[in-house]
Amino acid sequence: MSEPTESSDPLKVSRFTYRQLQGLRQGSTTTPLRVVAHIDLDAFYAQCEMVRLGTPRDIPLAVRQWDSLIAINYAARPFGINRLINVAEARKLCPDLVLQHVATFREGEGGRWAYREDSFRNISTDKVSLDPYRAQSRKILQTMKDALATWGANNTEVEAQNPKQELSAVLEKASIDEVFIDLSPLIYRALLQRYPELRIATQDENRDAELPIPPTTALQWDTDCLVDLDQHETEEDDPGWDDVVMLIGSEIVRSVRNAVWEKLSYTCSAGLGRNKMIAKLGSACNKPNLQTVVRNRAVQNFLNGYKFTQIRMLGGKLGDQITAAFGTEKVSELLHVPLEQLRTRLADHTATWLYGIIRGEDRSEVNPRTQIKSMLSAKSFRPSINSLDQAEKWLRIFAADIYGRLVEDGVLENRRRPKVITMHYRTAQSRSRQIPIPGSGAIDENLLYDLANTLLRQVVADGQAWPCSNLSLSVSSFEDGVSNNKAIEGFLIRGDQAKALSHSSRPRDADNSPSEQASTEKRRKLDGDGGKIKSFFGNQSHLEDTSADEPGSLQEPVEMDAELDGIPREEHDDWHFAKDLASQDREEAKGSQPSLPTKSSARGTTARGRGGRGGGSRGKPEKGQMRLAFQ
DNA sequence: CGGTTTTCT
DNA sequence: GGAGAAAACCG
Repeated sequence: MSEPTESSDPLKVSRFTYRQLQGLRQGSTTTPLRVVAHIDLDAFYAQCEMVRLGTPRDIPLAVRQWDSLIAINYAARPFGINRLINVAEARKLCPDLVLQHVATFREGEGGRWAYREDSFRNISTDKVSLDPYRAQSRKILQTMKDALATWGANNTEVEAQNPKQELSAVLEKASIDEVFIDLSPLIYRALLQRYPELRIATQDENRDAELPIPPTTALQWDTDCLVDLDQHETEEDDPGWDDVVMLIGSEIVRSVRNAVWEKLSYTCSAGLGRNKMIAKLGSACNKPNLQTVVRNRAVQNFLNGYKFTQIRMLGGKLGDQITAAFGTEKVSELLHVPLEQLRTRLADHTATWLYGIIRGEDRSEVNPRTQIKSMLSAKSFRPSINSLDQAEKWLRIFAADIYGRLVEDGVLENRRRPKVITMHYRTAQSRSRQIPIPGSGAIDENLLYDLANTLLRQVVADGQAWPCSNLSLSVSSFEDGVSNNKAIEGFLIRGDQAKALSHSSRPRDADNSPSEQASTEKRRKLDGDGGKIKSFFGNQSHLEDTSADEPGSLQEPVEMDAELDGIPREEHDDWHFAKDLASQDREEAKGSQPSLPTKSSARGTTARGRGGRGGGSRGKPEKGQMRLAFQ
């Protein structure tokens, strides 16, 4: 491989092996051919409002929360508008700025949020609702999933050869407007399709043999932004397979972004690289509406341009500590510090992690997680509130808010339910209290309110209660449920068969508002709203319907004596059983190690005593939540 | 279980 | 800088 021969020389081999190629199938976190993408919606809340209002892209717009700005679109940025300034200053800088206040809940109106003309004058009675953005986020996520599922679907030849492989991309929702995607399996499939020479010799004996070299001398990077190569690397060198996989990844990401634009009118930016850290940094490089590719040969050059404090996890205390210890914030300078020296000033795994991370190494996996792990509803009081009475009013709103979100999440259908409810309470100092949510019976607004009230009493009883400057309620420790017998069967069937089933027994998505099922709303034309406003106001309410089980919401019934009010006992047990099986299923697949900079990562799995009966779910060493067969 | 840190809009 | 939110970590 050291000869200066022509690229098509059949004697020349790649520096990559079949083993590394195979790594793509299972989502190995160490193969140099891995490709991870990070996709980030541009100024997300601002775009949501632009879409909702039909505001053209070149009109400056900002999203307002009381007197502050929480999102600024790209048209407004040249005016010098940023998050730090207030509304008056923003108007001064840009008189034509469209200022849209976030939707709010209002005291006495239960769980119904609305966009109101006067919300910014009602900070004392209103509470911010981010529901509209969550709803958009769900739609975008679904669109991305669909795009990934259909990418290259016209050719199933390779799948036929590998009936056991799923070969689909893993998508992790990282926040309301960001996803990570491990494109490796999809790219593996494409590679075998496009380069039949890679198919041969996959017998186990040959795993460490080198691959043939790619049959190309130049790659067409389309509209991608390429990060410059490292010193001593040159564009004249023929591309390696690690370049080819990036190109394919880039093609996939472009099609995903295009789907989001065509179907929903949102632009996003993306980064592609060999791991999550690189991808994440990359996506922020060229905004808005562009994608950045960091090839392996460009990684060090790329990182050298950064302060390490901009790398995930190094933005806070840890970053400061490192800066202080080594007298620099620059990646390029920290690079000269040998590992042993890092060890003298930092905890052991922190040092190891840091050493790798500034060299572009990150083996954290993309978790197949698209669902939220906790829900919180909060309010800061200025001025502070001073009575139990006032606090209870907010609890009503919090309970309604969270209940509405639980409904979206599928509590009614028993798909998921939280096990714990927590209250945070701030006076001079802050306190919190949590209690279990009873595992039997339906969760409704009143139950949440009653539990919250119990917590409030506790918290008020055990310290200086007033004045209170901040109050919040959250639910967490979600447990997966199953909505019907079909789904449980789905659990019991393993491997290949489960896959076949998984597509057919898809239980309605609560992702979309019931109103817009076959949303064939394409062709947004910069102005004029093509029914977007309607679709935006999808759900809401679940307000004073504490009595009814709104039968209408269960269209496409889940064939089983619908139990809207709790799971019958025996069934509940079945459900735990199915859960454990699913757990086992997942374990066999992976040998994962997140490798994060922790002080002492003695991963809990603390088999909590928990005297009660409900907590029976025996040791489940799951980190990212498990995926239901139908999800 | 309760507090803290980090990240994001 | 503040408000609201979510996740992960720590002891």
